[in-house]
Amino acid sequence: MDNNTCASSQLESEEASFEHKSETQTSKKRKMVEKTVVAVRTGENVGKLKNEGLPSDFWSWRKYGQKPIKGSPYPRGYYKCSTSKGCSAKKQVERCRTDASMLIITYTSTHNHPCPTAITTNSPQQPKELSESETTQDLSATTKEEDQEHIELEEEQRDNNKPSDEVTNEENFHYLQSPIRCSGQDIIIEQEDPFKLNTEKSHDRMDLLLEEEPLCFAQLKNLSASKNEELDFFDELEELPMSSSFLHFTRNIFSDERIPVAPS
DNA sequence: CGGATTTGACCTGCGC
DNA sequence: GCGCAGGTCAAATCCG
Repeated sequence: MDNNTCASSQLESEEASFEHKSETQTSKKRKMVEKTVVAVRTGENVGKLKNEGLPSDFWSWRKYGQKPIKGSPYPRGYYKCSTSKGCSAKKQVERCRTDASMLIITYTSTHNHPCPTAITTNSPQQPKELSESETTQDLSATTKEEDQEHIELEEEQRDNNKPSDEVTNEENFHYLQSPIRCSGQDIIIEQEDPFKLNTEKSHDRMDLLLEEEPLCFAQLKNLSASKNEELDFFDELEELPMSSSFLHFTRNIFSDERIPVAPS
């Protein structure tokens, strides 16, 4: 659980976790595996991040595949944790079909090794161990450009239309501090979420997101009008997943946004 | 030269 | 049982 500790203490970055068959059509796909879905809103200048020179994550990921997803104009990238050889942690990164500025990161499996940051606390680039105040400052300074990042769990809760047999209720939502916290059958909640109080609010947000029709091609077109855009997108996929900005948005956004975790 | 990324092929699961 | 779509593998290629 070192990883968890690591993840929870320093990370908090990808807080959102919420197991569930994402995507409307996902239900038909593979069995449910422990998954943690994180929605990240990326600033328009996300590309700048690359120049930040910041680590994209506390973990290092190696891309091992990419596939176009039906119903989505954007492909999904598949990453494996390369921090440790035996680590089976994986993540999938794709752009939200309803909001091109949002990235949906799905974490699968857990890291079986300590968080690298714990070892490299000396690195100025990795503020994870910093105290909150320090972290905040650092982050604000570092991620100022893309401070627009937001967590928007938009996932499938669109079923607000659906009856209560699926999810819908706060009772079924759990907020995780780290996306890496899920375990196969039951989601392990490391800590109770302080945002729980905002649940209703969250629903509001969800509603908003859900209201958006799955296919806002008008927007998508604008965003992906050119191939350059696509290229940018891929770049983002590699960089965005979680930079310190993640921490930043986590802290800032968390106050009103949280990722619900629904037991599968 | 070594490691990471890209990309097509193959495998597997699920719905019909 | 078949077809479709997601997920993974591995060879080729690129980059530092």
